Amino acid sequence: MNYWLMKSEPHKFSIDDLKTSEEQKTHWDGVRNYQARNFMRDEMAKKDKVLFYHSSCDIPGIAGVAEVCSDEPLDDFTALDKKSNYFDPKSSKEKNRWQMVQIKFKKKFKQVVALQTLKEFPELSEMRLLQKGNRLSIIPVSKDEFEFIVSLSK
DNA sequence: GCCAACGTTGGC
DNA sequence: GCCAACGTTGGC
Repeated sequence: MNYWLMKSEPHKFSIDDLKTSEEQKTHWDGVRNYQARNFMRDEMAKKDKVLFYHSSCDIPGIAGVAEVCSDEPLDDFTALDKKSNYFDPKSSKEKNRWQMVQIKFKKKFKQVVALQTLKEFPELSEMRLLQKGNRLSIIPVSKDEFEFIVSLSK
């Protein structure tokens, strides 16, 4: 079992949007970074836990928990859609460069655990999220970090 | 809106 | 394979 953090801009797709989605599930489409894609394609597995992170908003931080619910990596169909912002001319139906997973809502924190709060705890000082220059939209998290952050939300 | 820290592209 | 130019991310 692995643990992850996935970033989303809440004005585009928030934890509430996930909660109210059909079956409380969503495809994580639109990732166009190879490292992030490799995590989804090669390392994420069903039942992995996900911290749902809100970025580029008033209070950036962790808004809740989700879980990987797809059995296999899925081709990202938005790469083939000419009308999509995520269209990739180098991808085709036969050979799509981009894969994604599906995630399912687990819970919404009563209060967002703010980025600012995360920075206060020495327990989390090694978190990749908090390292300088980090821009990845999908980031591995350790079990200890995951559980510590969930405990902060209570 | 600024800007640091990347990642990507493409000419050479 | 190098690297300059450009685009993007995301906190502030």
